[in-house]
Amino acid sequence: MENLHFNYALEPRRDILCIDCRSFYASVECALHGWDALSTPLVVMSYPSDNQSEEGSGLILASSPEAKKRYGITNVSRARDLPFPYPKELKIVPPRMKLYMEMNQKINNIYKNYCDEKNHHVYSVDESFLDVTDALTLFKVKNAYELAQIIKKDVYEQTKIYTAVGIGDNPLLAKLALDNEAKKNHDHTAYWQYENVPEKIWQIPKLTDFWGIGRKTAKKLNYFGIDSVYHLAQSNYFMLKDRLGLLGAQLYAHAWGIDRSFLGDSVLPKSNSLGNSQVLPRDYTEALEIEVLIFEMADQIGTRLRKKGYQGQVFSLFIGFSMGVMENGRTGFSKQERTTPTHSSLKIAQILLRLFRKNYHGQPVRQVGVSCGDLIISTGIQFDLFSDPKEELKKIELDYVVDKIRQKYGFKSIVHANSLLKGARAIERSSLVGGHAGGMGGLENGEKSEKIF
DNA sequence: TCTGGGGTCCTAGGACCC
DNA sequence: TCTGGGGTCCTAGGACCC
Repeated sequence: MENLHFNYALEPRRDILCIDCRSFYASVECALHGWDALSTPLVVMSYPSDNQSEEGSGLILASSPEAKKRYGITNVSRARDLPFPYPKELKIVPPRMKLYMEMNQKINNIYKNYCDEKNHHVYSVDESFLDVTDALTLFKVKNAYELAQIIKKDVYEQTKIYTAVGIGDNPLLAKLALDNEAKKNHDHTAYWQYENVPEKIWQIPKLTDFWGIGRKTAKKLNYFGIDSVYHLAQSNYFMLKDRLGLLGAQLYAHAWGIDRSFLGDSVLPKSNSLGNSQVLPRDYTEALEIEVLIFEMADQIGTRLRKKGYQGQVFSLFIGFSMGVMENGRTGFSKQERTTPTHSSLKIAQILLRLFRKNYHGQPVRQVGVSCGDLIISTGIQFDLFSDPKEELKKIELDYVVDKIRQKYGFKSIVHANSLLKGARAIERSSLVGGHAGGMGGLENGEKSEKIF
């Protein structure tokens, strides 16, 4: 059977760094306490906001290398996985999400000294890509490896955060080098080029260690007789494409280290949806309670949209039933509705409540999610044919007044009467950032803590 | 998985249009 | 309308990542 072959001479060859802040949240905590990030056993643990959940339900968001070594903790494990009673030397601290986000910004500002905007891409709160191809001569270094050491040192000196760096001919190789080798190397750096594909990529032991392959995809591949990255590379492109579509084609290319994207390309899409979801502290069985929640979450989405200057065009509601509850073989439902662009809290609430009432049939509920997509930059208010422009304007004005008061005096200073009802969660959750404690005491979401850094 | 939360991208099927 | 066909948009669900 015919197969697809790549010619590396024709592929892009850049110097891409993928830099990861080691045990990021834990390291930020260590840095701020003046503890050494490598030798201090520490975990960052998030407790559900209601404080009434069972013991051991705390979620470990991050652990320092020493905590991992001593207690065998993996990231995103549970309090119940820790030895009990908790060891005296183990430092357990609550998350302070705002600090981590500020530190992320500070570190990315350091990166920007080594490449321009176009060649810098923030991948997540603790990972960034840099294309430093053009920086090598500027910094008078022989190769990307040397520059990586300079950047690592720079970041450490300014922030006391240790980093790991994957370097590659393209973003994929850099990311794979980071995940599969750099973190284990003594200098926390790894350099993967096309020539190294057989001894690097093909030696990755498990399919699920490969970027883009999770549990389900690994199982599918197993079904085709593929059980390693090496086998993936030796399989047939057309067969994969035939059976797995685009994903199959992409996996085959990735197994050969092929990635034709440039960092500059990735500026376009950036955030085209935005949502919030929560697992509830107990089952909600009354429709009214759930509606209160949806109302609050609609307001949360509206507030976020207005703050960012966006309007959404598709709003969706997800309802997850309690453990074991099903309807038509499903454990919940998600429904969406398209609308004229809006960021009005009330309008969003009306849409989501309509979706809820149309589709909910009395099941006990444990999870609620709302999100909005097809975001556009807000340029004005678009009125639809059926509503009174005056009324629409009033809604928007009210939103902005509420936003302003909250900005000045905090979320709790003005809440919808609804949020005082049974089932409401907005007040408890108002200080959360990314679902976890923001950690700035009285400060509200979005405010800055200038003094800290 | 013993229900964290916020994202992105892809797919299959249906509606609708010309 | 008794098997047309291609294109686009929409929806719900799935999978993956950090």
